[in-house]
Amino acid sequence: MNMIDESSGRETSATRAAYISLRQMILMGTLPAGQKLKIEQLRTLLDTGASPVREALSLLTSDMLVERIDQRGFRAAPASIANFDEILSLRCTLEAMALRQSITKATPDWEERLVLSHHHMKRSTNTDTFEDAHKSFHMTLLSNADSPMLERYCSQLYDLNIRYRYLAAGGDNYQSRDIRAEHDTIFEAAVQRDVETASEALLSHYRLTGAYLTKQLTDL
Amino acid sequence: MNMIDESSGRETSATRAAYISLRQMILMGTLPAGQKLKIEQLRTLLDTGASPVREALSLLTSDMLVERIDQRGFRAAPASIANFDEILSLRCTLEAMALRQSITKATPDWEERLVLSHHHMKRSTNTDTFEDAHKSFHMTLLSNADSPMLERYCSQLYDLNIRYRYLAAGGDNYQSRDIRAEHDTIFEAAVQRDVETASEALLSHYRLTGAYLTKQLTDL
DNA sequence: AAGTCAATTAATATCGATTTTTTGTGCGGC
DNA sequence: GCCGCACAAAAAATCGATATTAATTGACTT
Repeated sequence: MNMIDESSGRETSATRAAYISLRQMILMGTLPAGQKLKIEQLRTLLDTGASPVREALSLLTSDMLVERIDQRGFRAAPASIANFDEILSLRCTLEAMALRQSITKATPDWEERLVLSHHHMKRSTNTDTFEDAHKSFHMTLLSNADSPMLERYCSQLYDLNIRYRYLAAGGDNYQSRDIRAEHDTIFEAAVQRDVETASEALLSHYRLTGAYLTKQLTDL
Repeated sequence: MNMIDESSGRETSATRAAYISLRQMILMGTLPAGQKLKIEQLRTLLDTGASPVREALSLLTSDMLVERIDQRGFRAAPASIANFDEILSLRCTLEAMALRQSITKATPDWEERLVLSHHHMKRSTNTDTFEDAHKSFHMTLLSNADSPMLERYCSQLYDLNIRYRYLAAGGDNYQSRDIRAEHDTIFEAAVQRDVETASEALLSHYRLTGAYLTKQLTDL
């Protein structure tokens, strides 16, 4: 979402805290897709007031993680194969677009940030750290497109996709292929400023993961 | 936004009313881009409570019409040429994608809806009616893509674009070219299920309008 | 004259209570 | 036995008041 926050980790508002918790719970499936989200229930769960909860839910609407039904409260966004396919397809076009722009405008600074985030991702051992580093790497790839809205969409779609990973197998779907090699290919091509190779590799990366997840989700 | 509302015109919630008013005011520039949006000020302006205002603003965040600054309230989303270019560019890729899918899946039903909305648009005389019919026509073009998220993005971007039209010249920028002919071309190609021609025409339609608006906005 | 800090003011965020609206239930009527 | 209606319970929306936080002002120091 576009909640601007300059601070590091300091406790800010109750709304923000609620937003972060709820977001995490929806992404990880603690709050199952499609479930009714009752204010009172969440209020006690998060130990906070009704206003912050309400506002956090409104905010989560921006991320398409929550749906609001007028006069009838909120529910966690439903999940479906069709929705997953849609996300995949949108990601492919938008990330391809962003990556292309990013590489076209390549600067030494961006290159350095890319090297760092790639390195950081490779070093990440445990799943949690890796998850963050992975997103960071992918977003860094796109970060030079100089297009805030595009980046926001991509980030949003990335998160929606995570949700399906958790749905498919508790979030740990990385062992299935040689993900590392795929990342390396993308990384190398980006640094070489080879738009075509990089795009190809990125899309293939997503489509492979997509096919794998679709399979998982189908026989479930 | 994704506020589901099956009702026709009945008064629903205070929040919804506030949402609609504020949205209109931001789109038309009554609330200028970048302006601080104080709760109290809006509360009296709309003659409603603080909670509905707050919630409406949160909701407008989804539409990228309002920005929320943690602990510091809300402001109308800033406008800039860069932002406008971004919107235009995103619209082109996303609408091209949607139109392609829409035409590919063409059905008699869709064709009929298209005919109707096109007719309706041609008949619209006054600016206000035309505005609605115009959006309706463009959205109908994309409506057969069977991709809710994609449609949502397009609708969102359409509205953001409207805002710049108002910014440029009070909303009435239609007299400048032969818009009618452009619409006809798109329409005909769509009905003929000619993906390439339709896409070309659509993008050209947007790019021409875009160039025109950019000019207007620049010398301002 | 510029910068800093404290006190004041203004605005936001949050709470608790109240009002509406929706949802669920049981009772006749058909 | 199924539909529609009144009623009760539950939940959402809203209000009014309070607590927090940010912005502003102005005296005081350097």
